[in-house]
Amino acid sequence: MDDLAMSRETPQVLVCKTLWLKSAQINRQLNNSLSFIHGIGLSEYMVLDSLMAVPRQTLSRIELANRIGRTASAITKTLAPMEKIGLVEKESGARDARVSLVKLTAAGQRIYGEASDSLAQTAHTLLAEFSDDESAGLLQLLQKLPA
Amino acid sequence: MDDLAMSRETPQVLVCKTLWLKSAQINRQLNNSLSFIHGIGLSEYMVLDSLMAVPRQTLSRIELANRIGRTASAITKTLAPMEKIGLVEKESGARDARVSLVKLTAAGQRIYGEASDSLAQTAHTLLAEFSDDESAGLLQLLQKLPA
DNA sequence: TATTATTACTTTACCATTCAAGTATCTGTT
DNA sequence: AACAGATACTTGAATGGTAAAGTAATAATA
Repeated sequence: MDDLAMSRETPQVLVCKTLWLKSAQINRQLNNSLSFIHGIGLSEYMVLDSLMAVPRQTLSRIELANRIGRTASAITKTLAPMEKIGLVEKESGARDARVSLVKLTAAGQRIYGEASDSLAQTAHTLLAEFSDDESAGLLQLLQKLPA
Repeated sequence: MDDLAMSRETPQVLVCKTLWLKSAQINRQLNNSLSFIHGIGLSEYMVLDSLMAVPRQTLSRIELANRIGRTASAITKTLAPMEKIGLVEKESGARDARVSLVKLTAAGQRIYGEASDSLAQTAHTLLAEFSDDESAGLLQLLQKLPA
């Protein structure tokens, strides 16, 4: 707590530090409840979520990457086991031969529904101390953060 | 966007999803600016930061782990290269022979000072769209998140 | 049309982290 | 004093991410 350190402790810096600290702990808990019960992590959940949100439940890999804020490389690696256990499947028939479309399967939809219940419950527990206004306010501020 | 998906999209769930999305992107940028210029990541910075904040700049490894919200294992692995390049050193003389105290070196303090400048600048840029009130509000809400 | 650049990936090597198991030391109870 | 936990680590295997380099297909340009 010397002067040098104090001088940098702007709200902006504190937001970054606190975000780093808290997000890790929240993500850990979310991951635990999802993986323990449903065998998927948050990333896999977000893939399912992105596909659910879209007509025909089909997206290209970079579209997926953009939506969940990860690199194309991460998507490749996340999708491999998901295909293997049949949560998603390759959809052929893209006009552009470079793109490989990913489609949600019936099994994927089922797991998504189940996992959504767990997620909702865990999220609710984690934010138990927050009023609805606070949750809404936090959401709004988080959304304002840069991509 | 079907009904099933809509019904789960409570503010709590949205907060968790958005936190997951944004925190990864913020952390990536923070890590990049720290590591490119100073050769340390955010975790290493947070270790230095924790040590700076404490009298004698000395902490045990679990104290460190608790402060930065990581496991003891992570601390062990983070600290190894930091010792090697002389940012921290082992301090002998704990009354309890199990604990191994970590002490900030002069080099560590110097790097901390330099890295703090970068961090402050990057943090400021990332939150450029935020008013001071918004930053303060976000900080307060983040701090309220469970440990 | 040939060539160059861009895009959509995949692969490789690496890094940060976790969990589970192992070791050494300390503390509390009989 | 001895033994049964608890505590403070360290180690090893696995996970989930990155960045950088490679490949194939498309788009833009000379």
